[in-house]
Amino acid sequence: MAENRNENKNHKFHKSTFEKTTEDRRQKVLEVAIVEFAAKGYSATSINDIARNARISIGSMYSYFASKEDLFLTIVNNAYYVMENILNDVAVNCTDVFDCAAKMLSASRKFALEYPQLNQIYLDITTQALAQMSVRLSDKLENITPHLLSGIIRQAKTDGIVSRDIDEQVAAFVIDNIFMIYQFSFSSDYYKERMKIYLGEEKVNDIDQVEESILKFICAALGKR
Amino acid sequence: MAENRNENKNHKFHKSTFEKTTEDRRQKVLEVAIVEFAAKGYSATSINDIARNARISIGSMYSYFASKEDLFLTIVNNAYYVMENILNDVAVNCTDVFDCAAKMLSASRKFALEYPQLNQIYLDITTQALAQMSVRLSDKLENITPHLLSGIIRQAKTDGIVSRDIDEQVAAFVIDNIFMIYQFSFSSDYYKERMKIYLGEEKVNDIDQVEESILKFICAALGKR
Amino acid sequence: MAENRNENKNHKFHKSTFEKTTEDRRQKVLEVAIVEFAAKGYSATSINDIARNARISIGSMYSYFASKEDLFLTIVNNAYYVMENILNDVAVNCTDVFDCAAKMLSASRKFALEYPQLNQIYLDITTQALAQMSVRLSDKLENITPHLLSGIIRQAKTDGIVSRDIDEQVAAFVIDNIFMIYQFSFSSDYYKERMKIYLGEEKVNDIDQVEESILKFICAALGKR
Amino acid sequence: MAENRNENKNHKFHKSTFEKTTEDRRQKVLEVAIVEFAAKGYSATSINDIARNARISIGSMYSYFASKEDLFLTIVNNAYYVMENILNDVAVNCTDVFDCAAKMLSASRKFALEYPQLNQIYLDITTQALAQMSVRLSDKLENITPHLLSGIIRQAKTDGIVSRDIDEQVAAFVIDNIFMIYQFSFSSDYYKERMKIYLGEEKVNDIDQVEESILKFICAALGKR
DNA sequence: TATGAATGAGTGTTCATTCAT
DNA sequence: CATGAATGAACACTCATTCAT
Repeated sequence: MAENRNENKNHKFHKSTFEKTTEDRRQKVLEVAIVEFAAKGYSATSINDIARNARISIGSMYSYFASKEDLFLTIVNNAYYVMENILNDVAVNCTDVFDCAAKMLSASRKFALEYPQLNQIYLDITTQALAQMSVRLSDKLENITPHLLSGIIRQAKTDGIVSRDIDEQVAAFVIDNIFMIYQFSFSSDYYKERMKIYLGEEKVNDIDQVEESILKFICAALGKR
Repeated sequence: MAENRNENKNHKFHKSTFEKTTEDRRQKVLEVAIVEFAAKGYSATSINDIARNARISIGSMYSYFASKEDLFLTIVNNAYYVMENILNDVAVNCTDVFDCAAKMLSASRKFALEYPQLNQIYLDITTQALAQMSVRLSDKLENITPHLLSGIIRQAKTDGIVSRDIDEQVAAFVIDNIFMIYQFSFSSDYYKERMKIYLGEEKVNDIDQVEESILKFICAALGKR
Repeated sequence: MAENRNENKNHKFHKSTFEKTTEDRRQKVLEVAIVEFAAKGYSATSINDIARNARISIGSMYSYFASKEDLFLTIVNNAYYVMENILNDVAVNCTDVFDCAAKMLSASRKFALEYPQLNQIYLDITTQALAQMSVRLSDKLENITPHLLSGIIRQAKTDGIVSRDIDEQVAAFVIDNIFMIYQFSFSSDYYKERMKIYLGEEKVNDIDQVEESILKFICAALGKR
Repeated sequence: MAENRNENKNHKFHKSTFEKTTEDRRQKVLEVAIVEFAAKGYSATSINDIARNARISIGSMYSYFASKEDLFLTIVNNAYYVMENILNDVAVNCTDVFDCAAKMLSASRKFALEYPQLNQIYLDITTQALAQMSVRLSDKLENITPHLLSGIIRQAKTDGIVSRDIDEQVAAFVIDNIFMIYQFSFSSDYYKERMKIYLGEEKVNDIDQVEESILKFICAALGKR
C-alpha cells in the first residue's frame, strides 16, 4: 500500500533524461534549485541562474525538465516525499494519539530545521499565486496526514482515551493547523519573528518546554483521560 | 489610543501626489493592484499591467508610488488596517476568553470571505521571498493580536475561568495558529482544498457546526471550568 | 560696435516671461541648471530635476523656456557672455602681444576656477553630440578671440616685435588651442588628471611658474625680439 | 615591451561570449556602436538602437556586454589601442624632436580623418559627465604620449638641439594641447568650424601649409638651433 | 547527450512635455 | 502667471526558451 501510494506520487515532472545523467549532476541541480527557489520564490528565481550555479548548461537543464515549472514541481515532489517519509516513521512508531502528537510536533520542528528550504518552498506552494501549479500536485495533498491524524483520533475515541465528544476530523484539522505554522516558525523569517513576539526570546530558546506546553494544550483539547 | 495606533500605522508608502488625485483614481488603482498582487504574487505582478487595467498611465503610477515595492506595501498596509479594525471591534465587544475566541474565529472567516485578496496577499507576506519587505512593515507585525490574546487568557486565569496550568503565551500562539490557517482556508485555493480533505464536503458546507467544534476544542484546551 | 555684437548675441533662447519673473527665481533657475548640466551633461540632465531643485514648478519652467534645449542654450549664452567680458577686459588693458598672452593665459585659469561649471558646459558644447545645437549658437563662435588674437599678432608683426615669418592666423589658432586645453585643465577631471601626468604634482602646485614657462614657450614661438 | 603594454591594455570590458561569436557579428556590433556613440554621445545613445541597427537581438547584446557602460568602454579601449599603435609607429620612426613633432602632427590629422568617430568619442570622454567612467580607464590615460614627448624633448636638450631653458614637461604639455585640439578640428563639427574661423577657408584647404606653419611655431618655441 | 549562443517579449522605471486649474 | 498631475514613448536590462553544433 505504501508502495502504491508512492507510485501515485511518482508522477514524475522530469524528463527521462534526468534519470540517465550522473548522480552528481542530478544532486547538484536539485540542491541548487532548492536553494534558489526557497530564497526567492518561484517567480523571482531564474532557471538560468540555477543552471549556472549548478555548473551545467541551460541546454541540459531543458533536456532534464520541460520547463521551469516542471523543475519546480520536481523539487516540490521531492519535498513531499521527504516529509511523508518522516511522517510515516512517526506513524509507525507511536503508541497512541498523545505519543503521536508529541512525535509529530517534534518532527515538524526537526524537519523545518533540517530542511528549511524545503519548508520555505512548501510555504510558497500554499500561496494563491501557485494555486494553478498545485493542481498538478493534487494527489500529493490528499496526503497521509489527514487520514493518519483523524484515524488515530477515532481509534483513541473508541479506545476511550479521548473524549467521545470530539469531532475527529475537526480535531485533526485544528491540530495540523497548529503543526503547520509551528513548522514554518522555524524556517520562514516572518513566522520566526511572529513566534518570538508570542513567546518571547527566552521561551523560544527553551523549545522543549514550549513543545511540552503545546502538547498539554492539545491533550487537554482532546480531553485526555 | 486607537488614534495613536493609527498614527503608528500611517507610515505611508505612497507619495503625497496619491492623496491629491481623485478618489476614483485612488480607489481604482488600489482595487486593481489588490486583484493583481493577490492573483499572481508580488514578483509575477507587473506594475505596467496594473496601470493599464486601472486605465491610468504608468507615469501616473510612478507619481503615486516610488516603486512597485511601495505600491505593494501601501496595499499591505491597508490590509493590516482593515484586519486590525475588525480585531479591535472583536476585542472591544467580548465578555470573556471563550466569547472572544468565538468572535475571532468567526471574524477570521468573515474577513477572509469578504476580502479574499487581502488575505491572499497576507499569506504572500509570510513567504520567505518577501522577508526583506516585511522588514519595512515590522511594526505591523507586533500587532494587536498577540498581546490581546495572551492578555485575555491571563485575565481568564486570574478570574479562575481557565486552568492555572495554561501557559498563556503558548496558548495564544497556538490559538492564533489555528485562526491563521482557518482564515487562509477561505481565501487560498490550497488551504481550501486542504480543509475539504480534512473535513469533507458536507462539513465544509455547515461551517457553523465546524466553528462550534473548533471552539469546543479550544475551550477544552484552556480547561474551561 | 561692442553693443552691436552683443545684440547679435542677444538672440534670446528664453521666453519673454522669463524676464518678467522675479530676479530671485531667474537666478535660482539658472544657477541650478548650470550645476546640473555641468555635472551630468545635456542628455543626462533632467529638466524636472532642475525645476525641483530650483523649487519652481515644471509648468513655470516651460513658461520660461520652450524646451530643455532652450534652457541649455540660455545658459550657454550666458557663459559666452561672461567669457567674452573677461576677454574684453583683457584686450582693452594689454600693452602688447606678450602682455596679452600673459593676461589671457591667466584669465583662462581664473575663469575656469571661478566658473568651473560654465567651463565644463563649454567643453560639452564642443562635443559632436551637441553639434546640432551649437548651430543655433553659430554667431557666438565667431567670437572675439580669433580676431582679437590674430589682430594683435599682426600688429606685433608690423611693430616689429615678433618675427615677420609668423602666420598670424595659424599662430592665433595654435595659441588658442593651448589656452583652451589649459582652461579645461582646471575644470574637467579628465584634463586635470592629464595635466598632473604631464607636469607632476609639484609643478601643478606652483602654477605661476607653469604659466611663466608656457609664456616663454609662446614668446619663443612668436620669435620675440 | 609592446606586448607588455598590450597586456596592460587587455583589461577587457566585454564578456567572453563576445569573443566566441562570429567575426561578422563582432565587427558589426562595434561598428554600429561606434557610429551611434560618436553621433549622439554616451547618454543619448540607446543600446537597443545599437542592437537593432546591428541586426542582433538585445539579448545577445547583453550576452556580449554586461552593461551599456561596458560596451562603451570596450569601444573606447579599442580607440586607445588604435591611437597608441599609430603613436608607437611615429615614435619608432622619428629621428629627432622636430621630425617627431612633424610626424605626430600629421598623424593626429590622419587619425582624426580616418577614424572621425573614434576621435569624437575620445572628445566625449574628456567631458566632466563621463569623468566617473574614465576612472575605469585610468591606466589608459597615463598613456605613452606624455612620457614619449617629454623624453624626446629632454633628449633634444642634452643633444643641444633645443634650448636648455625649455621646461620639457611644460613643453610636452603645451605641444600635446596643440595636437589634441588639432585632431578634434578634423572630427568635431564645433572644432572644424572654429578652425575655419581662425584660418579661413583657403588655408584649411591647404593643410600641408598649415601644418608647416604649426611646426615652425613649435620649432621656434623649442628654440631650434 | 551536452552545450551555450541567440532570441525578443517583457520588466521596472524615467522624463520631456502638456494642460486644466 | 504659476502650478503640478498626467502622459506614454523610451530606456537599460532580464529571462524562459530554442536550436545548431
